[in-house]
Amino acid sequence: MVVSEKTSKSTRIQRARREEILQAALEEFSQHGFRGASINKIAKRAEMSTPRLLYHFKDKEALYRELLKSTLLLWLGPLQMLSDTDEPIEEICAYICRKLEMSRKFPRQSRLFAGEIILGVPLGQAEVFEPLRATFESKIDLLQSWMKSGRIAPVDPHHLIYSIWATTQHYADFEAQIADLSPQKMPGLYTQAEGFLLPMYRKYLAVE
Amino acid sequence: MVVSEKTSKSTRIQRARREEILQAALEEFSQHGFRGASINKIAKRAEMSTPRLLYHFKDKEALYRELLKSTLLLWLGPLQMLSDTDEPIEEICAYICRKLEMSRKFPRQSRLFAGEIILGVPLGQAEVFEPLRATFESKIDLLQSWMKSGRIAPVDPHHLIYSIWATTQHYADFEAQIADLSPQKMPGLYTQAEGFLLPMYRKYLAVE
DNA sequence: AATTTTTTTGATCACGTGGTCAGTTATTGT
DNA sequence: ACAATAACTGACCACGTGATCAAAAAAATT
Repeated sequence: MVVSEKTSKSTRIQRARREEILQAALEEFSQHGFRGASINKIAKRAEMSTPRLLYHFKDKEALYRELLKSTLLLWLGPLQMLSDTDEPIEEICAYICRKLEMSRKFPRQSRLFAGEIILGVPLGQAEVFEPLRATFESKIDLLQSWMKSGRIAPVDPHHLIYSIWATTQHYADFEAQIADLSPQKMPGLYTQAEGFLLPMYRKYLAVE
Repeated sequence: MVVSEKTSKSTRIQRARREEILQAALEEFSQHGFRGASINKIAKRAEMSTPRLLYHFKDKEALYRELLKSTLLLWLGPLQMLSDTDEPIEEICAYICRKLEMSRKFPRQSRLFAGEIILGVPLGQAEVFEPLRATFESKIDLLQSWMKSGRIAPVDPHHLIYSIWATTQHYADFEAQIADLSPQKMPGLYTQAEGFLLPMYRKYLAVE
């Protein structure tokens, strides 16, 4: 089984340049989407010529794919940390906090991810998203076990996760709208969001 | 005050062609975003030549702008219907249902709107969104009056609306992801979503 | 029926796009 | 020091983009 072909062969120069490129690519792709972004502008942002960029990534899609892969891993982190405990409600609240933290710290990654799902670039039926599916299903099981043992209220676990994703990512993805409508400036907003969301889920999931 | 310049002059041919074009444009823009969409493909989809399309809309941005304008109106409808009543919780639940219905019936419009906010096409500091702001603020006031009179629990009204937007739109905007992760097929999903969301908000907003 | 106005066409434009390639320079291992 | 390989450059290409325009066709008005 070939795991990653020739990772060992990657030079430090390769690693350095690829990092610079990915940085610039994140900026462009998250602002304009896959089709709207141009490798020329990405190259310019990374302070190099287009052929030089294409020396390190064989084409636009390969670049996007890799960026998306690492973004998915980042995105998935908080969910993977969700594990069995004797205080499941607090565990879920901690997950919500991690997701909010994610939106606050990495809004561009969040938007890249959102853009990909909304616009749906055809990536050969995206095996990129496979890890998500596996993790998701295992956490669904975990939630169901908590419900069966009566430690959290019995609600649909799928929609529970969807709603957490929706409410937390919303602050990064729709930042433009929220910034326009909120009296509060952006940083303090996340504290407010926490103050709103945690009690909501606590009440909903409380056993009694 | 010039309301709409020369609406009276619009021929039935103009109205018909513009409608065909807007239909095709919705498809393309919602799938590829503003920059990713091409007027050539929109024209092809509407079964006409590009110059013919450009005869009815002076340029790409004008077409997008108009599409976005009508979409915003559609999007805003459910919120505008929210009005004072002696059963505020049920009024809010009805609003949630309307938003879910919106996602189910007009997913492309929802995605167009989401894409616009996430990617943020520079539309001359978008006066397009002005009506949203006004409606939003008046509904915030309404919610606050309900809270002050103790008819719903005192929670942050801004975040309450954000969370409703987030959870309801999520089903349209992230349809690809949800369809991939859900055992249930799409139509039934909205019934489930309602079954999950309404109790959550009912519990959270209950006065006692 | 004649004329004016609206609508449509086909040819064409400059430009930015993603991408290639032969050749040059820098880096590396021996 | 030298050969081999990695890293980069500049010129270039075919193509799709948004958009224009003169002229033709169709419709509406008289």
